[in-house]
Amino acid sequence: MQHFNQIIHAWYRHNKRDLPWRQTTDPYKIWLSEIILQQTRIEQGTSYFVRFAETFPTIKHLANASEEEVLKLWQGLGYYTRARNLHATAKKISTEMNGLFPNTYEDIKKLRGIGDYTAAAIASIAFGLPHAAVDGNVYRVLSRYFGIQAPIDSASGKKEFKQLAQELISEMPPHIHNQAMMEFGALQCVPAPDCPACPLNGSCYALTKNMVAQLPVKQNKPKVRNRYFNYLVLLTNESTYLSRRTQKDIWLGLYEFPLIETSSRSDVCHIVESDEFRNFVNPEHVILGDISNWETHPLSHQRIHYRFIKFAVGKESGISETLIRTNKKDIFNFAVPRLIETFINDNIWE
DNA sequence: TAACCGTGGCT
DNA sequence: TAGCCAAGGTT
Repeated sequence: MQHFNQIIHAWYRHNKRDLPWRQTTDPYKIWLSEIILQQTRIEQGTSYFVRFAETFPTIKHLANASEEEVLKLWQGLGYYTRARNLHATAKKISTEMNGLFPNTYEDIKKLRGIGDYTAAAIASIAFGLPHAAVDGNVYRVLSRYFGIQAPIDSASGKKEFKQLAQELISEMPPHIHNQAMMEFGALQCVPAPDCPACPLNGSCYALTKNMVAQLPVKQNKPKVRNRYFNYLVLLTNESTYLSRRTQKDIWLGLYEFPLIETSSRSDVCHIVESDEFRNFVNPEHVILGDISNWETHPLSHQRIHYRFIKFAVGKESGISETLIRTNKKDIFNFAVPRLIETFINDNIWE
């Protein structure tokens, strides 16, 4: 174990990346970076971190923002609950905790959006506390090097990895150790690794047993469900209409065009004749326009089949009060899912 | 516990 | 190409 730590530590000194959040120990910035990076690659999250840190330099700035503003800045990053929890927690710290970020593992973990990993990461990086941060990278490194075959998505497996990780941390400063482990997993011990180039290839269990591709073990394979979204693009000369997603579902809090969900790739006639359609507009006062092809937008647990159906509408079209009218320029101020953003960008709005 | 929550890059 | 999976958390 000492050999393992020495190699990892030395490797980290030579290979660590220069990342924006490594230039500070401000708990707020560390917290912000950890939330952004949950289930997110460094390359994808870095520019978001920079924009958030510039726009909201302190917890108070973030707390004073509107949720709309926070979601707009988060647009495109996915898992939007992270943004809503980040904002809600900033408000809580600002109003109920004297603006001070909690400084113990237990208190940090109580915050919304912060689980075992994130609490350990913040506790170690911002406060130097000896808590092992076990993320996807660490599971991969530990399972391979030490030959741990317990499933990483089971409660007992998580416990076993956490315990091993915690034993390892005692030999190095916690903030260095945790980041070294993660960086090693992110750059060297990747899913399809270059083992001949690995400094641990002389003592790695998985390599000697030819099990690199089998570790770590996962037991649950997510099931994907198909959904069919018909987006109604209601157009006047200068404006269109949006609705906000308020149900407990994907993209909660984001905006989109009025949506009619069907159980299959149904016919447009079926859409126009539906009660849902009648609730949005008066069918007798709209003119059917372009219909896009069906496209698919894969999510982690759903495959969204979607298309856009344009309608020319007028003042007598009976547009539902629940829809939000926006001129075509201001539509860019709304936080929207990726597939809506792509549609808007690809259709030139004058 | 198992299902759910986005997006993008890699193979 | 289709599947994997990434600085996970909540219900």
